[in-house]
Amino acid sequence: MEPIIPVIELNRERPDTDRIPWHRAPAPDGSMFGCALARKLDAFGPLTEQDRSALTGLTVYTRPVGRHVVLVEQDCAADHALIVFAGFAGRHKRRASGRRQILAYLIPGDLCDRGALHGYPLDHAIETLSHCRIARVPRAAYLDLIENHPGIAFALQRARLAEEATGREWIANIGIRSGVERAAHLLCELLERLGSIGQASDGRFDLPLTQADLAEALGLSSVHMNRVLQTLRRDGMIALQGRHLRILAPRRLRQLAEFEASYL
Amino acid sequence: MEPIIPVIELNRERPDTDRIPWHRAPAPDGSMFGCALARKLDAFGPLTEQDRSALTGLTVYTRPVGRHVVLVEQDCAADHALIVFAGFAGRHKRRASGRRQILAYLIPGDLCDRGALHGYPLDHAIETLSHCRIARVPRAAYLDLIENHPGIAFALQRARLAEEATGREWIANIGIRSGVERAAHLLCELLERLGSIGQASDGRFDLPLTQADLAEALGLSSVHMNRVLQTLRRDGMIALQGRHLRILAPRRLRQLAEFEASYL
DNA sequence: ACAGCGCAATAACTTGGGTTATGATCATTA
DNA sequence: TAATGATCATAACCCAAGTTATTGCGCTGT
Repeated sequence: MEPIIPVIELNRERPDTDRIPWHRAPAPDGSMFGCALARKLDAFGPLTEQDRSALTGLTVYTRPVGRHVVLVEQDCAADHALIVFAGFAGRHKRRASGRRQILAYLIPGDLCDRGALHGYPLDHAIETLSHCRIARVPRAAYLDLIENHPGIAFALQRARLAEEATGREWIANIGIRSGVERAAHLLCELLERLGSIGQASDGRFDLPLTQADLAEALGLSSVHMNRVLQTLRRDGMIALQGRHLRILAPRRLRQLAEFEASYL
Repeated sequence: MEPIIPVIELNRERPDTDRIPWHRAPAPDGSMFGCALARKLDAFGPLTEQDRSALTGLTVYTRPVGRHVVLVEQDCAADHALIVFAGFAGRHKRRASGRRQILAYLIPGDLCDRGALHGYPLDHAIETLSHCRIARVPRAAYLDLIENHPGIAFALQRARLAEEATGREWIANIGIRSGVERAAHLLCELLERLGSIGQASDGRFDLPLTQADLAEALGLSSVHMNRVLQTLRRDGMIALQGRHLRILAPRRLRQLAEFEASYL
């Protein structure tokens, strides 16, 4: 049994972060983010120069957030949405026992709570997995954007379909793959996604997640996650030290995972 | 290892069904379907009388389809979408080994390939799991419908969010629940979904699936699926004979699965 | 009436992965 | 500098679930 993290404990951090004001641009690492969201959407449907500047304007308000901070609680609705600006966050569900399942990793450029923009409460919680910078998007600004920028609206549509496809891929991953295969598939996916926002190159990227964070996404125990990573290392597929991952044999890794990038 | 079902074998049935013409309404069991789709959408957002008749008009063309027939192949795009009219179908992905994972059950009123309506190819295959009646919806008719019937457009939005939430629930189900718990959760979900289209009452519904079909949705082997069902029977939670399921202790079943219906 | 088939049931055996526990390393903070 | 807490690594043990195989029932087609 993994240690039980009481929800109360986690929520206690919220007031702290709520006291921190939203920064106006330019944020310290703003250039990188403009890049992340714009690059992501651009890959789905080419954006115009106006589209790009509109995206930059969309994310004026950002805020630094520590690790393991609840961004959105389950069943909570809001008049704004959040976009990951920098760092890793994740959707998750928790059982009464305290055990949790990560449903999706949110990386820079990812929209946290689409439902909020349509006025629906969320069926899961969203929490930062590393130190993050989060952008706040008022519903009005979002609606205005998709109204006046068909190119962005189109790209957002595709992004949503890709998100849905990723969810299906995760079901298959947990359902019919072994531990090593699951891990291999996840790493292939992350390489692809991080690559598309310019945060991976040459098979290398920063992975600010603990083995427990990976285990919770793959439906494994953290002990077995460790075993699985040892196997991938031993077989010369990856090199993972500290928070930096190098994929040494991308072809073999994809083969092992039967990874098909087309869903992204 | 489950027996490998070559894809070729399955596809051989397609030409057969393609020779069968699309029937014009009224289809033999049409009243039931109008009921299924309309009831489903009505639960998400109240429909007007005009909305209802528009829905009936939408599904003029239907076709009976046998069991284990591929409705949509992976990577295939089309100018029309399919809606399940009667029976059970399912989305699935298959590995090279032949093992497959069912990603979602499609019951009457469910849209098979939303992507097709937006012009995107599918990342998985769709196959009937029982004898079905399928409705064909041309893209133009669909677009026209959501254009002129805001109530339906709204309900379809919500239906899509519910589908996404169901996908997330399945990830959690496979990831952090034991075999019995997974089965319990799935049965609770089916009771809820079938109930909302008037095909379950008093904890009873027809379940035209084999134990292997259930196993493939839950990431279990068919042998273990059998064990799990025996356990649920022995504990007096369910009675499953032939293709008819009775949930004898709904409260205990929900408790066991930690089932929360709010995501639907 | 019989053969053939799909499906459920169940036994026997194996294994992947969970659980618990213990050190080692490293960063933080007192 | 020492104490504390995370994280990674590994060993030992165990069980839930996979695998393989056999039986029996109830269809369906001939």
